[in-house]
Amino acid sequence: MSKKKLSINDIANELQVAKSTVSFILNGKAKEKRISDELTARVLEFVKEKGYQPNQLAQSLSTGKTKMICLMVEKISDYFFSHIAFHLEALAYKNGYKIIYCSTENDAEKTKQMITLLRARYVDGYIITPSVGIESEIIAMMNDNLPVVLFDRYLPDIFTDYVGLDNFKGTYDAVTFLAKNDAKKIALITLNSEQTQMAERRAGYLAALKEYHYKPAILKIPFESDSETITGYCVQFLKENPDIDSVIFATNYLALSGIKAVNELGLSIPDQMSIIAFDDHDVFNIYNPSISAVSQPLDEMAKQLFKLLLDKLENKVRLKDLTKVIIQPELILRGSTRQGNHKMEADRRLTRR
Amino acid sequence: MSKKKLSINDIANELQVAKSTVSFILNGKAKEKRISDELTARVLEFVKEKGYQPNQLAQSLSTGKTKMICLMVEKISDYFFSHIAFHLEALAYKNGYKIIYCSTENDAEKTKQMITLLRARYVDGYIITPSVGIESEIIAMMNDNLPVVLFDRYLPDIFTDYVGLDNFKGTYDAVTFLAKNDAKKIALITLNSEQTQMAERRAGYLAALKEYHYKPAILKIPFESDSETITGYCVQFLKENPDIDSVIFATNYLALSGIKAVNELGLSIPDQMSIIAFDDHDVFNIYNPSISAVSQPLDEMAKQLFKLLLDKLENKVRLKDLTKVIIQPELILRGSTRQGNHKMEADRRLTRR
DNA sequence: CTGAAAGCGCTTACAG
DNA sequence: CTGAAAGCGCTTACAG
Repeated sequence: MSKKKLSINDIANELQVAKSTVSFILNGKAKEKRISDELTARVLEFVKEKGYQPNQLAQSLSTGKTKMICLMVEKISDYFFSHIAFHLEALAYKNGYKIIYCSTENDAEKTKQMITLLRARYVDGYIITPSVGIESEIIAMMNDNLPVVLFDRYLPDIFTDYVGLDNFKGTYDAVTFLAKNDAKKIALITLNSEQTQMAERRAGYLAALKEYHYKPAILKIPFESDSETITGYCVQFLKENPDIDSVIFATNYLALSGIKAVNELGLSIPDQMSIIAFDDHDVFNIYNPSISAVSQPLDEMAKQLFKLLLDKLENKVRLKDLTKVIIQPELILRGSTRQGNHKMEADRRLTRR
Repeated sequence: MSKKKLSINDIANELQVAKSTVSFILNGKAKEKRISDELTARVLEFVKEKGYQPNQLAQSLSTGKTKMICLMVEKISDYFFSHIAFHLEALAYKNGYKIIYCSTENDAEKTKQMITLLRARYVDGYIITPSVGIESEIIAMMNDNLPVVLFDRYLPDIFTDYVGLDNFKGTYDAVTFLAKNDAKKIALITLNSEQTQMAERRAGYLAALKEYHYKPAILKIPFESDSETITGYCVQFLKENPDIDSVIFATNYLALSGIKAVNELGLSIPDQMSIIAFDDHDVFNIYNPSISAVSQPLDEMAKQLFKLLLDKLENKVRLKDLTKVIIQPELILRGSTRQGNHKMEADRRLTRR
């Protein structure tokens, strides 16, 4: 029934040539090895006719390269990560790579185990949103000459390749925009997390407030709260601080739950409360009113991420040369923010590069 | 710097035993091969101490099993698929499998190419949301004794393993609920797609309408329309059919864009317009009012999907024995539907099994 | 109980 | 230009 797959040996036998010759031809080394054009053509035609596909396992075992990449994110089902996954996939396939994904769920132990498993598979390179506590594993990988690129957040104690957003600028611009448009009391609702991207967002918020001599109002919501709990915290916080007229949410899911709180309190957006969310989301466009957001350019991010990794994989860049790529956020203004005397345009973009 | 990885040969040499012995011990065949407990312990301890991990590539080449699964979906960034991916991942890792994902984008040619690439990697099994036109590739895989499970939609012309929702029942129940709660004119807004899941949703809608002697009102929106276009179509459709008092949207993204249309027309939900979306979404809970939905139990679906595949991979079920698993939808009632004289409870669930 | 050997399907010096 | 051979790191009959 299932006929045995063709191997390079079979081809060599059928064509009465050495299998090394076949191998050279298949790998485009015919010229280099000065194999006759006639023979090259004959082999290639035969291969094409039979639909022969070299066994990648054997190839990998002998070359040490698997042409596989591991994408290790916090959670593959998150909007941000699943979109990064989609963009990365296109780039990977175009370059002959496949992607294995896994979700760390911010669990250092789980992450370590996964790294061990993936290393046993000789994956060629890693793209990782690191959780705190895996520093030594990352160092070990780098010592073993494995290309590793961190993204979204980094590990402050070690120096690595990295691609991430200019988070500071994101909140800084958001605050500045709000303040210029008559906001008097701007709050930040964020997560109780010490990850670098969150720290940067907080720092940008504080720095911009300082310039306007505004006082900060920060709510830190416990990690992994569910939507209802978040809404509850927000309601309480906004009640206790009735002078707040603008809120920046540090993630898109916080914003979604937070808006519910604003609605429950009967505050109208944007008249009584301006809203800016960090990290854009499809639904923000559809919401009523639509939600302004600090957007992470997902495709650009994926592109830089893959380029950094590919340069290492193809030895275009030395493994020891480490690069940090900082992507500029985009403030996308929609209906949830007041805009002084400017006439509002749908989806007006302020880009600062 | 990077010390060479330990191989089974090194272990055999260091311990002065044959490598076959080491291999048997590592694979738990010590008893079976009647290897002394003392030696077994000595080898296991050494291995543990050195942190030896067998090279999976070599293992795969020799056993023919890679312990890798391919997850081929329409688009990995879609809410439904990225959540299925997350649930599948947990199951896969628990059973020693890794997952390679790819997005077909409903392009039969692209899908075929991907299948060829994955087959060259000797992936053990496939979970696929098929696009029309890949029938012969699926048949070829089955003929070559590769486990393949289709999901979400199937290919009517071929018989395969399959896991999917009872889509018919989903819309049937939705219509029935609406009709029982005073809806007089129930519309279906769906995609212009002949995929089986869409056809079933339409059929369930039509069948239930018939029982109430209601006339259908169906809007088919071109595939791949963007959010604004969808909203435009909906506005026009609702204007032309002012007697519509309830809408069932055939996907969650149609619902999100469609609700915008309802808002633009100034119709209040649920008083003037009841809404039920097919396929639940996080934001439905947060929307104001919250959106009722026909929910696909994502974890259950992933569980069945993986079980079906694993049974084949572990030869618990013969490859030729094909199974269809139909998952029951859940009608989750929220704020977007009127509920006659019943008192409304938050997130009240009607489950029918 | 244990070891020598063939085999999985490739790649790549090496020798002619 | 081409071929015989070793090697990648495992598994698994086979023989003792």
